[in-house]
Formats: sequence, structure tokens, C-alpha cells
Amino acid sequence: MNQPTTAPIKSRRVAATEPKLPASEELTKSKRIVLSAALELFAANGYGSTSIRDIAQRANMKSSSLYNHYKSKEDILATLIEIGHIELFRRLRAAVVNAESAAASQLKAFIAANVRSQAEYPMLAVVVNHELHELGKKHIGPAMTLRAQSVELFLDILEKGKAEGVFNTPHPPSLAASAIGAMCSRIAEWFTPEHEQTIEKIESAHVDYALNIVGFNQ
Amino acid sequence: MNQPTTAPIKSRRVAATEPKLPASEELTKSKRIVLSAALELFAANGYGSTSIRDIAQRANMKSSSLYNHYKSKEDILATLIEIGHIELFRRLRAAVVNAESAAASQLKAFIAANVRSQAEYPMLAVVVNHELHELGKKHIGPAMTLRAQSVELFLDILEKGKAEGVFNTPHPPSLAASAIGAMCSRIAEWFTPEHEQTIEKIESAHVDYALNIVGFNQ
Amino acid sequence: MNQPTTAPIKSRRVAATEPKLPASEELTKSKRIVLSAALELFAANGYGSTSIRDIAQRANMKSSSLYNHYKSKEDILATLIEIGHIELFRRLRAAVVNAESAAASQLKAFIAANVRSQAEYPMLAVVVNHELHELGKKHIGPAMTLRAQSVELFLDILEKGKAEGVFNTPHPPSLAASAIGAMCSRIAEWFTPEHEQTIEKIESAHVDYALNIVGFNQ
Amino acid sequence: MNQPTTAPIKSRRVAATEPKLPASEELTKSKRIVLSAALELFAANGYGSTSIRDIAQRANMKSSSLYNHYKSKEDILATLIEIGHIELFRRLRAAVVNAESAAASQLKAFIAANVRSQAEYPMLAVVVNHELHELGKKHIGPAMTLRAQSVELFLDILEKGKAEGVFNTPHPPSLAASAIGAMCSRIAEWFTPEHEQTIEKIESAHVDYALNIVGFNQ
DNA sequence: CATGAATGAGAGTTCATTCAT
DNA sequence: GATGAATGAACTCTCATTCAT
Repeated sequence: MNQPTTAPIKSRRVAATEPKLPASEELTKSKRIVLSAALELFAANGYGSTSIRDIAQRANMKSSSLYNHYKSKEDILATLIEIGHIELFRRLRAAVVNAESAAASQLKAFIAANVRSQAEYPMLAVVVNHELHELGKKHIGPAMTLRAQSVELFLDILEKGKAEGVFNTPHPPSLAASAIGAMCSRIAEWFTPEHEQTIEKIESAHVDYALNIVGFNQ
Repeated sequence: MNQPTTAPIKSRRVAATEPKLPASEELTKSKRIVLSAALELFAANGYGSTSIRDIAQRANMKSSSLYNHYKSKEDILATLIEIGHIELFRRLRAAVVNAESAAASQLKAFIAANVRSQAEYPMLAVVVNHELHELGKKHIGPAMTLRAQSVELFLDILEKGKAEGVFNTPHPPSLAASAIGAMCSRIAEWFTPEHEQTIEKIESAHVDYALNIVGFNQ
Repeated sequence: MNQPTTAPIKSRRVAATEPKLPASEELTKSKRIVLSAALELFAANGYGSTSIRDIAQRANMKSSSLYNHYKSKEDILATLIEIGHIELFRRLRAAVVNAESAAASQLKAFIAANVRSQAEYPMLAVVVNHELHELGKKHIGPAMTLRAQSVELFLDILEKGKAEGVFNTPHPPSLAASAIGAMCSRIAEWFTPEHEQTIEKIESAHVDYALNIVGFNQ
Repeated sequence: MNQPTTAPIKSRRVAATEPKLPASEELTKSKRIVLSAALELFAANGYGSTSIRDIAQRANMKSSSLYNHYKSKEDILATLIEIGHIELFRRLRAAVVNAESAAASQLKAFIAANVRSQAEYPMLAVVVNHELHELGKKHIGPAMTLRAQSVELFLDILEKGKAEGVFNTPHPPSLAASAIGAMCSRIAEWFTPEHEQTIEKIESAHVDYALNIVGFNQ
């Protein structure tokens, strides 16, 4: 018999097939296996449509064994969502910090980092964006904090560009933030490494879109 | 005692509080009540997290009574999603048909109609966008067809603009379609009639964003 | 095949074999069947050792059907315990009210009623005495109230007898109450209608024991 | 930080807070720790409501470590129940043996020893009385033997007193045995060293009660 | 049309126990 | 002796659905 649980899952929610997780996290091997299995299933089918037994099967365990590593199904989702938020915010902040100080440079760096995150961890991004609401109040705190920080960082850049006189738009920044956030998030849903557009082109396009939206002149 | 089930539902998925449905549909009163209840719950909590009993309670019925009106829970979702797609496509097509024939005019009309749809039926839009994947193959056909038609209509406009020489962008049209589609869809998640931006301003902003993205000159 | 679930259950906790319930309660037929099944099993094996499936099987239902009648396993226990307390307290109070007003007469009536209750509903008595602690705070209120009323009623009689000068004992009333309560409760554990002692003799003996304990003279 | 598991457990089943065990037994330190932890939990919450993990936690171990000391959860209960029965019977027999030979003296000694046992090891007594039925046939033998011996010893005293002409009662001895046994056992449920009645007074009262019940003259 | 009751399937979770380390 | 991990079995309970009334 061949490996029973490794076939990719067909899904209309995410085109990617690899449940990729950031490497850095200090996770035991078992925890990673469980998270990967859950990530793939949550991304493809949703949290509610994934049973603890599904996860266990894909992780080559029995369902009761999962509880040696995570306290509950929700705990698994919370871990994934926290990892996703941490990774995204780390990248966004690093990008801005390392960019030249001009607002336009910072915006470019910010968008590029965002696009790359969506493309590199598409399943994680989909789960973060679509399943956040499944988390109860006890689990949602850390994610909301990081999310708020990302938004703030973005709005700060917009304001700075306005002050510099390089971002000119008659429309309120909150609308730009919503629109730009949405268009980046969407990438995770259709991107795969085999996509006909290279990631560089996708990045470049979205940087341009964002600059246009914020009214960047020259 | 006041009506027991009419209090709005707190949700992180949608800001709107009214489960508004297009008026036109030929629906019995009972069917509308059921659909409204389901719409509200699906939008707020998701299809998987909404039980048939939840819907029944909110519709002031017992769960078994639902089956006098719909064949299954999935049938209710399919109906909602079909209504949403029909309404959206009807508006998009009408907008384009009634617009002046210039590509830019058509694009403006298309985006405006899209934005208005999201704002007028935010719950329906959220359900359409987030719960489509819960539909099995038997139910998904009509929605997919309409969805494809909308995309085609949009891409036709882009191509026409290119041919006219008014849309100039180095980036592929599929990326523009994704970005513009995403930013319009997102509106449904945060818009309410009480939002600080009027719907006119939101429409105007998104029309501008879209024109920028497709590289409209003059 | 003969009826599959009607055989009595062997138990070291209760000798009785009939899960008898007071007739008066306004209970649907289904509710009574469930309660009887649960009573028998709780009395014989304990609440913790009885599964919801055991109850269902003995009630000739599927386990999920139980939930059409009771909200939870604990709800079933709470109902039984409340019925038991109500019945016992009703009998105690009626006995005292109908007795002659002399303290000794009231005590005799009180003890006789208590003994009869234990003998008539032995399973209910055993469950009430042994499983009360399984009830969470939400369910325990009514039972505790009735229990406290019974104790108070008993202590009032003791005090009255003391005041009348007919109950003379150097020992505190709380000890008498504990001892008498214990010896009555114990009856439920071994009594059956087939017991070699008639219920009249058992009643008479315990009345005498109680009178002796409270130091009744003449 | 202080020891995490030493706080007493709230319980409606037993008022005592110390899981006291007879000193004599030849038990390793670890075994005693496990037994104490189990005793406290079984007394407070019942055998069925206590998990092996609960016991381990209270014994500052992991659950798998318990199995280095006891073969099973039931083995722990069986050990406790055997210790309880041995201790009680040893005391009862010693009391009778050391008493003067008159039946009344023997009865007094027997009751006094019984009361003292309940008061000195209340948790053990509660577990012995309430959880005996959880033991399977394989484990119950020793306890039943000792229990039978205690009853026999008691009935022998009653008979002797009858023969001596000092115990006169119209009621059968089995009823007296039941009543007296019940009232002594009950003590374990409410006694604590801080109780407002001293153990001497409690003992004296129950000796009197017993003498009254068996119809002691003079 | 409405509903109380029934039910098979399956949910998430806990359990006592085993075993390799 | 201690323990992290694994696991089969069982748990209570919820689910969507059916059907007789």
C-alpha cells in the first residue's frame, strides 16, 4: 500500500497544495505534523467541516493521540492563527524597518512583504482570513493585537506619505487600507508556485496597484 | 414579552445587522422568513456553525417545520447563494448595458454596481463569498455559471479598454480582476448604513481605485 | 426472544427490584419510562457508572432520543432527586400535621412516615442519599431546600418534646437527628416487599428506636 | 510557589479535610502518597468521578507513574477498602476482647470502637461505605469477609445479652444491627476534629443510643 | 402546514492503560 | 522509578433528517 493520507485535497478555497508553515517556530515534531495536517484541512474544507478524526488520520495518529499535543480542536486553530499573524507581522515590520525612509519606499516594502507572505504561506493565510471568527474570546486575543498593529503600521505609512506630499488622494485612508488589504489577501486563494504569473510579477503588480490607490505621484 | 429572536447577532464576519434580501424573488412568506433567518446566521457564524435548529428558532418555527419549505440545510444555502449571484449579475449586466459604450464608462458602471450590491446586501455578499465551498457539486452549478459570466463580462471590458487604448497597464488582466474583485467584496464585511463614509463616497473611491488599477488614462 | 431489558439488575447497593416512582407527578409517559430506567440503574450501579446508553437501552430507545425528554444526564438525576425530596417532605409534613399535637405523637408519625417512604420507594431513596453529590450547583438548589425543611421539622418536634418535658436526653439534638436519620435511610438499602420482617414491624421497631434515642418517658 | 495540590477539596460527602490512613500498614512512601491522594478524591467526589489523572496530579506524579505502584485504579480502591475494613475489624475485635465479659460492657466497647474509627478515619469510612459496590468480584472478597465477621461479632453480643437477660427488646436483632450500624457510619460524613461536639460526647451518645435500641435494662 | 418524537451518524473529548525510553 | 506518547474504547451530546399525527 502506498501512503494513505498524503494525496492533496481538492478545494475551491485555496489553490495551493502544500501546507507550509514558517520554519522558525519552536515546535516538537509531533506538533508540527498535527499542525500541518490541520492546516491543510482547515484551508481546504474549513474549520467546521474538519473533524478531529480527519486531522488525526492525516497526521497518521488516532484522534485521542492529538490530545497529547493540543488541548482541543480550537487550540489547534488558535495556534495556526497565531503563527500566521506572527509571521505576517514580523515580515511587515521588518520590511518597513529595512526600507528607505521615504513613505513610498516603505509602502512598496510593506506591500511586497504582504504579497510574499500570502504567496509563501497561502494555506496559512486562507485559514487566518477565513477562520478567525471560529475562535472564542479566550483564544482570539493575540491575533487581534497583531492584526491591529499591522493596520496601524499601514495607516502610519499612508499618513507619512500624505505629510510628505507624495500620496494624494481625495479618498479616506481607511478605504485605501481596506481595498489594499483585500487585494493582497485574495492572492492566497489562487496562488500556487505553478501559477502562470511569477511571484515577482504578482508582487510588482500589487505594489503598483497600491501606489495608484494611495495616489502616489512620481 | 417582546419577540424573542430578533436581537441582532454579534459577529466578527459582517458588520451589517439586517438580513436583507432582494425583493423581486417570488418567494412565499414562510420561505422568506426562513431565508432571512438563515442568512443572518450564516453571515454571522458560518454555515457549518449554524444548525437547522438555530435557523428554525430565529424563524419562529420548530426545526422539522423547515422541511416543509426547503429540502435540506444545503438547499437553503444554495437558494441564498443563487439569489445572491442572480442579483449581482443582473445588476452588473444592467449597469454595463445602460452605460455609454466607452470602456471607461462601462468599467465605472460595472464597479459602481458591484459596490452598491455589496453595500445593499452585505450579508448575502458575505455568505456568497465565504460559504460557496460548502455547496456540493449538485448545488453549485448555477452559481458557478453566473460567477463565470460576471468575470467574463469584466474581462471583456478590460480588453475593450485596451483595444480603445484607454486602459494601459503592464500587468495581466487576471491580476487586475482578482484585485478589483477582492476590494469590492471586502466592502460587504464592514459596511453598514451607519458607516462614517456615505455609500456614494465609497463607490466613488472604488471606481477610482479600479480605474487606476486598469491604467486608465484621461 | 423475550423482552430484552426487563430483567432486574443485581446490585449490592439496593435490594429492591422495582424502580417505583410516586404516581402523582405530572409526567409524560416517555418521561416516566426514562426516569424509571434511570432510577433502576442509578440505584444499582451509581450515577457515574451508568451511561446514557444504558438508560436508553433500558427505556427501549436510542440514546439520542433521550434528549427529546431531558436536557442532559444530570437533568435526569436532578429530576429524580427532586421527585424524591418532594415526596418525602410531603409525607413527613402531612404525617406531622395529621398527628395529635403531643410531641411524642408527632415524632411517631414523623418516623413512621419516613420509614414508609424508604420502604415504598427504596430505589429513589438510595439515589437521593447516594447521588446527591453528583449534582452541580445549578441543579442542587430545590433538593437542599426541601432537605433543610425536613431537618427543621424534625428538630422542632424534638424541641417541643423537650419543652413538654417528655423528651429527656443528656445528648444534643443534632446527634439524635443524625442517628435517627441514618437508621431510617439505611432501610432503603435492604428492604424489599419480600423481606422477612413486615413493614409494620420495621416501622414499629424504628419508632421505638427513635423514641428511645430522644429519651421519651412514658 | 507553594505545593500546588494540597488545598482541601470541597465536598458534600464528607466534612473531614485530612485523608488520614492507619499508620501501621507496611507501605512504601510512594504507595502512601498515592493512597492518600486517592482517598481524598474518592471520599470527596466518588470513585467514578475521580480519574487516574486526578489522583496522579494530587500525588505530584504523572498518571503513568501510578502504575509503578498499583496495577489499576480499582486496585487502589481495593487497597483502601481493605485497609479500612482491617482497621475497623481489628479495633472492634480488640475492644470486645479487652472489655469485661458482660454483654453490656462488650456492646459499649464495640460501639465506642466503632464511633472512634469513624471519627478518626472519616474519609476511609466514607469510601468504605459508599464505594464498596465499585469493586468487582475479584477484589471484593477480603472486604466482605471482614464485614461479615464484624456483623457476626455484633450479633453474638446481642445474643449473649439476651441470654444474660439484660437486652430486652421485642424487635428482631437484625433491625437493631442495621439501625446501629447506620447511625455509626453516618458519623464519618459530618465529623471533623473541629466539630462542636467532642468525640467523647459523640461516643457517649451513640453508646447510649445503642443500649437503648437493644433494650438494655439497668 | 406545523410539530413532537425518533434516530443513525458522528461530533469533540476523556478515560484507564501500556510501553519505549 | 518516572514519564511522554500512543491508543481502543467509551463517554455525553448534537446533528440533519424523517415521519406519524
